[in-house]
Amino acid sequence: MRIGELARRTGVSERSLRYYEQQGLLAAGRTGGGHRDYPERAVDRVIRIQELFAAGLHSKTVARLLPCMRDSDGGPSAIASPRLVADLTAERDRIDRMMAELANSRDVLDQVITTAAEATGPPTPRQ
Amino acid sequence: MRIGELARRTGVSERSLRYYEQQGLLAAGRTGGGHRDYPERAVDRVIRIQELFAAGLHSKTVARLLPCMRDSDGGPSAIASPRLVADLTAERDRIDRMMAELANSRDVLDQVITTAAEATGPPTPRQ
DNA sequence: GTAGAAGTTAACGTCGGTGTCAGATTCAAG
DNA sequence: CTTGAATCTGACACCGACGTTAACTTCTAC
Repeated sequence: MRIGELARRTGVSERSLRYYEQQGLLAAGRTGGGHRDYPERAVDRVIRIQELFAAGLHSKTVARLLPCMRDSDGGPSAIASPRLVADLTAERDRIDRMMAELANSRDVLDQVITTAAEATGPPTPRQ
Repeated sequence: MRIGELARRTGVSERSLRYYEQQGLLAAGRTGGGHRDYPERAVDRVIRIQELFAAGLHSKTVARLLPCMRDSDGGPSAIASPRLVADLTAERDRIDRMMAELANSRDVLDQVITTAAEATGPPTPRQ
């Protein structure tokens, strides 16, 4: 499939897809005229890349990580080096801390929302 | 207290503290010579600001939210407007989605780490 | 009063994934 | 062929919290 269709199916811009290729995250074949030609599996891969970016990983880390992820069809395809394992462990811990902070902030927001609802909303406290 | 001590006690740079003031997030008195003078409660406030930033909120949203948060000593001090409640609700939902993505990515990392550990680590699979 | 630590304002730099525009080329359909 | 949609490369812009430097002023302790 070509870049336009991949963009539509993943919800990722064409600009980003080209960037992913430039960063070595996403391989693409080429037609005679030089247009990119993606295999079906590119869809899953792009989605994974987005998830990892959303988790705050840098493109270089993602590039090292991707070959070690179990493909939708088959096995792990590559084993993480000790160096990579160390880096990924640090990332995982960072993500854990971030999740805790997020839970905290979400509770803060909920409390403000609830307080406002009690003051303005349904219960209509009369006094 | 002055800016240096506040920075030390919160782990936030002086640069950031001045930025917070500029964005209307953190009020400070002034000495005769123009140096900032913070009250004790500034410590808690700075920590909250950091948490909200970590959750991906923008300074303008934090500025609107802060007065509606229950202070460490007393009551809510301000009630969120309907507009603000709507915005905060959107933020809360975004945070929820982000947490789900983070959990997903963390599991991916864990799986790669575990796979590498099984291949290289303690169990030492002999063959 | 004086040296050195600490504080002030102002301005510019950073990072990195992505938006966007320009100009040229390729593809698909009539 | 020709035309219009799609794609290509390359370059510049952006966001936004914060780092960093520069040139000056104020505080503090002796």
